[in-house]
Amino acid sequence: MIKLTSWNVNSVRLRLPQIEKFLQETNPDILCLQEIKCLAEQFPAKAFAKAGYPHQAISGQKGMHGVAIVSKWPLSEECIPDFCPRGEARVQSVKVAGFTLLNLYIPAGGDEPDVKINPKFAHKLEYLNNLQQHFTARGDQDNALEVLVGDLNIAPGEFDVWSHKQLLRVVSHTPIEVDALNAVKNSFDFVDMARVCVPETEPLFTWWSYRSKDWTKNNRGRRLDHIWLSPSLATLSKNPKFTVHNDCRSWERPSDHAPITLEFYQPENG
DNA sequence: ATGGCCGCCCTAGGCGGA
Repeated sequence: MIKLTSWNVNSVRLRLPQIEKFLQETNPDILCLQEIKCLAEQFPAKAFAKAGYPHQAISGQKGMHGVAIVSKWPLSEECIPDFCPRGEARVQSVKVAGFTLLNLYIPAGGDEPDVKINPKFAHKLEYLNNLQQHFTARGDQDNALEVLVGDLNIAPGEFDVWSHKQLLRVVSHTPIEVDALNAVKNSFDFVDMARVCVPETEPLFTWWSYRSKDWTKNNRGRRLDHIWLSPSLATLSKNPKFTVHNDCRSWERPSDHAPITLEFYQPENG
């Protein structure tokens, strides 16, 4: 089994102490980060190496967005198309431990779920469409050992938000986004591992707004972060285990996202 | 919905997040 974590940390430099604590407690093999909010040269590479994660791939930009993968096992960076029409640092791909790993930070999409008046929403849908085109064009999902993770900024299911009814017109849960995300998922027959491990009707969230004084009080969360396996890898993973580390949301100076971890079949040792 | 927050940036209000 391999242990893989995905976490939107909302600034890797500011959040480093919390990330180090998490790594000590949870000890994943691979950690995928989103919103590192720094250039590659500003990434705290030495701290991660010291924590046991010397193998690193970083796609950064100044002050915003940015993704990184740190690993106990050697990794090699893969070329991946830039799905972002604005050229922002939102995707990276590596080969590690016998599979291909795609780490994504999909655009949030602004406030109004209307492409005619909100360019950010149009950007989000364009990004999703580019992703779907990519997987449709590949068409080799039968044998691919592939993992897709990240902050996808969409809560697809009725029980992936605190109130389906109240969020139907709120960006992250609108039918147009959910359809676009499902099209990406179906284009490669990806398997949503959270819902393999946790029943569809059980509320499951990974993000809680900073604006609420006490996130535990009403538990008004959304499941925006995801770990998907290609069908072959999902079939090989007999007893997968999925965890939302929501205790991290209560730590001092938390990210608004909780880390999520999947333990699953490992094709080969690093 | 998030009302009342957070983190970034050529340090201060504007932008982006979701």
